[in-house]
Amino acid sequence: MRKPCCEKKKTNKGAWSKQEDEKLTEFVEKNGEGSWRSLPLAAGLLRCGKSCRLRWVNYLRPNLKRGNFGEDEEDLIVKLHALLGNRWSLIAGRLPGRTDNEVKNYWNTHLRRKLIQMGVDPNNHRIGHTQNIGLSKSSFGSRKANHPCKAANSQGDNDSDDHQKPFTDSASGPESNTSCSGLPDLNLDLTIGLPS
DNA sequence: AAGCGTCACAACCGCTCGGCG
DNA sequence: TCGCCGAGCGGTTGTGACGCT
Repeated sequence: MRKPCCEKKKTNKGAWSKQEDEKLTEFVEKNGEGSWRSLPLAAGLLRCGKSCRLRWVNYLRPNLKRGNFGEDEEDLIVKLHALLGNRWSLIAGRLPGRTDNEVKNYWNTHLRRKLIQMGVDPNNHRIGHTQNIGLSKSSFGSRKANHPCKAANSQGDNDSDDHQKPFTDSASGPESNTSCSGLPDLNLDLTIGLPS
């Protein structure tokens, strides 16, 4: 069994208080990010290091854009998800001011449903039925993406084959002249940048 | 007004990866 | 080369807010 990350020591759980936020912010601004494991002790926080990191990254970090996602952001998330699958950190890396947790939540609560409503399978971005999908929003119609880059992902967690046909199949289809993504209109520079 | 169901989001959990001795 | 440890990631859960009956 794996040992818990915060064994023994009693740590707070649940929502962060204002004081905790202040302590964490002050400490990180002073000492920089990193050494999350030892940070709680140094900052005088009764929190697990993981929890501190998450709180900072997702909520306290400066330059975070909070609030609703714009249409362009939604569009980009859908495209990137078609390309990258559930690699939220990579997707978030392309959205300045957004965090992986935020993108993940937004996907699960809004975009997934939206795609389903449009008749697009959110898992593989393929049109499920011959249904008129009113893709009013610019280029939501990224068909047959099939998460090609997931092939590189050795974890292969959700290849529950039913909904994920082999990539080779779709690649040999009529759209096989597009990029590996099946997203002809995409010109995304996917070099991985440092998180902002 | 109360009860119930659903939604949205913050936070947690457990796994994997990569660096280091 | 191997094992340990910390950091990071993605899936899942908890809970408060909101809407409907």
